Amino acid sequence: MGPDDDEYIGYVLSDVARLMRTVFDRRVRGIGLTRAQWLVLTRLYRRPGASQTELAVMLEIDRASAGRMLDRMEKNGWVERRADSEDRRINRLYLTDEARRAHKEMWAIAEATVDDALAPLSERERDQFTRLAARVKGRLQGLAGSNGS
Amino acid sequence: MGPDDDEYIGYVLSDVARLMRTVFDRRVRGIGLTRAQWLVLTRLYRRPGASQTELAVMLEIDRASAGRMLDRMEKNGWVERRADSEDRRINRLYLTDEARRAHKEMWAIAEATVDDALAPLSERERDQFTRLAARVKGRLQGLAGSNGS
DNA sequence: AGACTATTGTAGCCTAGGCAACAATTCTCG
DNA sequence: CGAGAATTGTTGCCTAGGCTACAATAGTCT
Repeated sequence: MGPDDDEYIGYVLSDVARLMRTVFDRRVRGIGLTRAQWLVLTRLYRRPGASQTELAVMLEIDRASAGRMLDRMEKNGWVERRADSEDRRINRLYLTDEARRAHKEMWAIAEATVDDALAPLSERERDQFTRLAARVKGRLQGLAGSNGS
Repeated sequence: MGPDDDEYIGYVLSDVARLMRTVFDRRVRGIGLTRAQWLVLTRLYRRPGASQTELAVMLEIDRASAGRMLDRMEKNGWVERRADSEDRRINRLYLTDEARRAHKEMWAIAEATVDDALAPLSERERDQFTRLAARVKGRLQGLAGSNGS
């Protein structure tokens, strides 16, 4: 068993993530938000007034990527950039009312999608799966943190 | 427990996939191939002479995306497009010698990366994890197949 | 104060993927 | 045979992410 095998765990995991994304994206098409943008909402919903850098850290993406995402979302009326009163470098981020409404809708769809995906597992297997995945994630964070050069 | 929770399985799974990708990408930087391009190699290695559409199906990506990927890889000397002798619409794809060499190298790195990621799990847990993930994948393929409109 | 240093957001250039439309070609079936 | 349907690969336009370099601003330390 190696990367040449279709059942290789490395493939399966990335397939699971990709398929989850695909299914979710298809279900929310029509709301006007993409999945990536919805992730922005989930963060700003909990932490209104965050800066762009803070948002990028929360999403674990590049500052530049986050900035461009915000360009799109601002243009489409989901997000507001307000100048910080003390530090002129900083943009404070806030959701529009419409964004807060959409957030709820996407949330429900996300839950339903994950439920559907895990449907073939029993309650107990679901827990197992979640715990195993969390441990793998922890390990990977360690590997990613200590830069792998 | 819902999408608002950081330990939500939906987040964890996409995190695992993303981190695995990040770690792997960092480790192979310098070979001159990206992870996505290496995936192309893995397929053409097993199925030389495939058409672009066949490759796209194997990778489960768009025909257009595959075509552009091949543009880059051809330009960089990893892949050759040869005209099919019977059907003038078709390009048959072949790896260059250099690509076959790089394939081996990336393969080893991929195996090591996955091994590292799964290091915190016991042999038995690894099997469990793999099997559970495969079942979830199967379910998602069902959901993705029957288009979710 | 003034000179470094650090942080913030942006712009440029890159890979990667999706969808829709299109020309070239091939297939099918009347 | 020939007209319409299907397939193949490409192009255009979109989102999304990474890395580097940069100007503006803020912080630090002599």
